[in-house]
Amino acid sequence: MNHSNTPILVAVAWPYASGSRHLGHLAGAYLPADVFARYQRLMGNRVLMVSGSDVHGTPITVRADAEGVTPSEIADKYHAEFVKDWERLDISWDCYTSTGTNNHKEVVQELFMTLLNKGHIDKRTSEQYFDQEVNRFLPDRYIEGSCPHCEYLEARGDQCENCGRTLDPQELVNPRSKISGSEPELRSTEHFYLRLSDFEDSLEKWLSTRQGWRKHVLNFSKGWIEEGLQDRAITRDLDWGIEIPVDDLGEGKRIYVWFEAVVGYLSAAKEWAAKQGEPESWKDWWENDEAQSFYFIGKDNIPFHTIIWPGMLIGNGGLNLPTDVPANQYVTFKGGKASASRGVGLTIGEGLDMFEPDALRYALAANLPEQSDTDISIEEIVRRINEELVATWGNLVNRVLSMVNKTCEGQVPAPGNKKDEDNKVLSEVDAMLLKASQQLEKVEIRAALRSAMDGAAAVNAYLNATEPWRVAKEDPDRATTILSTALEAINGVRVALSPYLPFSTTKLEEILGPISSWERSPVVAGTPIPKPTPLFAKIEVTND
RNA sequence: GGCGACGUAGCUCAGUAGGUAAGAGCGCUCGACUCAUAAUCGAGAGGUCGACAGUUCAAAUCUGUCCGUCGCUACCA
Repeated sequence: MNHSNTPILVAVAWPYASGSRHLGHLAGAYLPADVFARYQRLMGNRVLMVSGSDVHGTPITVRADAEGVTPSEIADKYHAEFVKDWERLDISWDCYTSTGTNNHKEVVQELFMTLLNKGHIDKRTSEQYFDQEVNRFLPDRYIEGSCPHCEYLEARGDQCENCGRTLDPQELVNPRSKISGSEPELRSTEHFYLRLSDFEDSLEKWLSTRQGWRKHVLNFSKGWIEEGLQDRAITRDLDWGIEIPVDDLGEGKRIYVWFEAVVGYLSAAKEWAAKQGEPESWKDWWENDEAQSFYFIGKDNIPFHTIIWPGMLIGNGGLNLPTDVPANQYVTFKGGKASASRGVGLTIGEGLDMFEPDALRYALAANLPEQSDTDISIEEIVRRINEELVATWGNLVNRVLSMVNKTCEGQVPAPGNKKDEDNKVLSEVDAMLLKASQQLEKVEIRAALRSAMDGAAAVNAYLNATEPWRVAKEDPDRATTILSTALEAINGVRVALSPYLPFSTTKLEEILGPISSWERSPVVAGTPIPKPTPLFAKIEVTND
């Protein structure tokens, strides 16, 4: 740590534009990534935070068919919704794009050609079910039929939900298309395959040298490799997706999402560089040995980021592999997995309609599923906001600014001579900043927030011990010193909270001055302190 | 079925390499204070660490079995 000016790539999972994203997605990837990126910027590092909407794939085409619109209309609709969500939350992207750009297509095709020319991609023929009514080959999970093992009538082509067994679609008895209901026929089709098995040894070696990765991420990835890596079809019989850059296979085939979406991290970096007018600058994050990359994803995405994408990078050569993949577990909503489509939990938009963005960010950051699944509810969010954010931090700022406004003629007082107790609280705040920094370096976002709040509690305790409101009556100079010290302490605490609370941070910066680095900056005597308004509103709980 | 993670106070969660009497926040009880958004500060109560068995001088932590939850299982991404 403390490497100032290090290029740090903050790569965030690409939200799938087939529906609204919910608070679980926000807590799983976007919020921790944003906190981490903001922290790294304050440490003086060169952060490039990228992501974009994933606009291809079968679920989008199926939804488009169902609604009688085109796939791009669905993708555009949700892409616009995501962009609005990010603005409302102030997620600090350097580049938020989509997989529908020309640039992305070119980068994907270039990578495809490199892997093809190096022999890591080859052609194979397989038998796939084809739905004649909708004129489309069917992904395994869009085929239903009776399970050959338990005779469950609605088994999917990839797995029977009743007995849990993994299936091949050909095993299903009386197969039918989930899209049209008709009986599909087997047709032979030729596709490109990524030879993942080529990378088994190098991936195993690479994973065995990873330090400080989360236990579930590392074990899960090693497990995949121990089972043996299977080559994987890159292309699909689709007309919605990125064109294959060679015509060997004929019409009607596209590169499929799992292969191209992860390439987005690279294409977004190139898009950003081009927009900066320095088209080669993306290399600082991808080819520089000093550069670090952190991939913020949910646990369902682990193999794509610890096996498949690194495999593709190794095959391509010359590009940096992930430094860390701090995948989060899931947020459950009152015990159930959050899912907007099933009506469990809140979408990001609904959460923002209900809570101020900083308050929502606080409540989720305090409950991030970093070690295990985490349970949340509206009551829990309200509790976090009212009993922690408002009571400990919001109230601290308010009480200090109020006292300074009243007893120091509305401006920051001169420091005066400090006593031991004054120096003690300041060193507590400095120690907190160091501790939070160490935690954030390890991507312990939630623990670092706890540290920051402990800092706020220490300042509250200092005020209760020194009682400036009483001292002001007998010894105004001493009261002034106490309040000046409290302001300095707050100046430290707000630094540690700033990655989590961008909106109230800006509000405080207007009074106390800007935050420009990860340290407690001095307060400037004479700065006007107006009568404060609360940083956060308490949520009124209505009992109906 | 296989693989992985998880099961710790009323609630939400920490417990890094087995070892001082098991931790935090919130809630609860008592007390202090009254500058502040009935906010703050201090003290306290509260847990046989999912069950059972084993290894060890010592187990929340290691091993095995079982129960429960979640995820993955390669064509959802």
